[in-house]
Amino acid sequence: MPEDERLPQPATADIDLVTVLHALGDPVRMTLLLSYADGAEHSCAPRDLGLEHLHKSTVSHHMRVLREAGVTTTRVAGRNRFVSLRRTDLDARFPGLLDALLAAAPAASA
Amino acid sequence: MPEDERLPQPATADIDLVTVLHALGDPVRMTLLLSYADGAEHSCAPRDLGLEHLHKSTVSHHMRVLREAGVTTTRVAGRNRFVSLRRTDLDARFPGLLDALLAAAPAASA
DNA sequence: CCTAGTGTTTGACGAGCATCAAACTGTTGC
DNA sequence: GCAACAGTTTGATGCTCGTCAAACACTAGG
Repeated sequence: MPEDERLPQPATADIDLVTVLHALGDPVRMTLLLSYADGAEHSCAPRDLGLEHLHKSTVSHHMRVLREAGVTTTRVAGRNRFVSLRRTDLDARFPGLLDALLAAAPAASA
Repeated sequence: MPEDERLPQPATADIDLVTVLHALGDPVRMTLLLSYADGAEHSCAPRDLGLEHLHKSTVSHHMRVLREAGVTTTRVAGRNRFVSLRRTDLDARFPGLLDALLAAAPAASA
């Protein structure tokens, strides 16, 4: 058991701003971003993400969009996948953007 | 000649983050944002915006999306419309977001 | 007036997207 | 092995979006 695999994701230098904004320009994926903002790893279960109303395949689709945009990373461990924010990579590529988004998002829904 | 009219736009408090990100999650509208980043007013002519390849009705559509999202404001003066960034409003609603976006966008296309 | 200029609106079309359901892959544990 | 589990993939459906073209509205200048 060397180390867990990761699902394919763009290199930090290849993260595209418009693609990231497009990925976050959806209420479900913004909800996911806020869930991931704690820096921890999260499973893909809709009930763990406040998305009980969505089918698991729909959630899987949204997580794929976030991962392919470079927003999240997915670690494969057995039959579970653990998703987390690529905070370091995003901060390096777009300094201040993630902080501004995370500060703005709760205010927007309040 | 009292004062020029403005096209309808959301109040500052009604600007929605996801709507803004959705508006900016398109390459054409990101180009427009960068044009507007100088703080000046711009006409709607595609050739003034580096969008010669697009039909004027398409540009008009994109500018409507930006205005309805709360990103820009449009002043009507005679047969011209002058579009500019709502920088003060955006900074008040989402502090740091616009600065981060404008800093990130050129780096992304470089 | 009449014409030219600036920009919007409408209609149409193709592409993409969000969603669900069902089938499928791989894993854990009995 | 086998059944339960976690998540993905595929197919289908309806909706949204980006684009163009043509028609329209309004203004400015002769």
